[in-house]
Amino acid sequence: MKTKTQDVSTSPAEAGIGTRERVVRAASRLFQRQGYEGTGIKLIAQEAGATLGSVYHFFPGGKEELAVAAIQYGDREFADMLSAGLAGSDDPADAVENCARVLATALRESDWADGCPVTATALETLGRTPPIQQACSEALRNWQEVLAVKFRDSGFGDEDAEELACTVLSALEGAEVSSQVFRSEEPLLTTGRSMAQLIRARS
Amino acid sequence: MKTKTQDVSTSPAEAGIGTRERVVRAASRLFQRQGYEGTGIKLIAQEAGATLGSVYHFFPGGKEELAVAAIQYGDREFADMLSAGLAGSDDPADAVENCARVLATALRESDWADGCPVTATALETLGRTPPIQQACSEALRNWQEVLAVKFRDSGFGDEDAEELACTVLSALEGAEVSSQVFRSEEPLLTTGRSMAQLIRARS
DNA sequence: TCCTGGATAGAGCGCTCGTTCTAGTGAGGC
DNA sequence: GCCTCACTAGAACGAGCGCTCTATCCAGGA
Repeated sequence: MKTKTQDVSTSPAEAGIGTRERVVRAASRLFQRQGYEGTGIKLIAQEAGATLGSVYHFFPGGKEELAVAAIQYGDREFADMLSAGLAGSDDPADAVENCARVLATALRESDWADGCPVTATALETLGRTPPIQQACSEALRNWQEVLAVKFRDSGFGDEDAEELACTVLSALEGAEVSSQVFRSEEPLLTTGRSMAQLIRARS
Repeated sequence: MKTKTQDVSTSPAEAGIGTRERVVRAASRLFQRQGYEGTGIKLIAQEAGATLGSVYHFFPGGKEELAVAAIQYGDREFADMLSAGLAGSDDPADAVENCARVLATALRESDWADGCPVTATALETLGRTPPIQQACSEALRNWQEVLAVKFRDSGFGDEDAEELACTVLSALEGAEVSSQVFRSEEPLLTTGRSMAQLIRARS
């Protein structure tokens, strides 16, 4: 018999965390790495150290409801990563370049597996699963706002800040995909440097 | 009985095209729109006006071999789109901005469905299906080279041209995803303008 | 002590997946 | 006329999918 109310077979870092939270985290990472369609619910349950019954207990809406929760979790996680990277410097150009470095390092350390937590799922479900698409949309909007705040705080006007945030987010997202495909930090680092130059050119 | 050697049920534009080519085109479009895992071979055959037997006749390696061919087809298709956009102007900054406009228009006209033909498949199969990942890698490299040639021809040094090409491709790829998720041309257009400014700042 | 209800557990359902297999068709060489 | 072989056609298979269902467990209230 297994231990009751808690499974020890999960990673040590996640001991003591509630089942629902473990399921969401496992789902987020798996969707990030192998997409929505490519990830089975049984695998998610297994990775979370939970059973199928528990998953459907917490997410009666099934895979779709679980995906929305996973995207929202990835949203917060990635926003924290951006904030941490941006906090590295007061100068917005340096901050963005540092941000790219942070993303590149995290990507390499995960053996190029953990890129943006929503891109894969977003592209697979575009126009076919409205709740998921909306969660992805809110995530992108959220990250863009994190960047825009930094630019406004650095003295940029509202419009400039918004445009820069849109450009920088797109560039970082695209560079992350390139880095994953090429298995190299170079696209992210190069893009980070270019974005820093663009920001200085607008100051 | 169906007509022999050719099926009329396909789109008129594809009448007279060989079965293999029709299958590759259908696969490319479906992978682009709903990803690798989310697309079944039976659906591909149906969309191509072919039968399962024909698909496995031309692609004995199954779904994986078909995906490689589809990625390579998308590679050429997207490279042509980039070239056409870049040909709009001799000035590299204007050319890139025009490129973004072309991509935005095509995206809107497909109701935000037809984005980059490899991103979705690339992210789903990363590190798990080497042949597909390599095809994706070659596609990105190819597109970057299309941009680099334009920049070199415009007077940029080899290193500058390569860095700019890397940045612009990443930015356009990321902006295309944003435009699809937001269902708006704005991310692509804004990113195009920013890239033009970056290129001018480097001239 | 018994009851209640949130949480756990996993067998089993219908279905679709990728793939295999055999049968059949017809244009072109002899 | 007939043989050959590239190609078409689709039934069938095992595996795995998302999901449902019933049974069980156990902490806390009465």
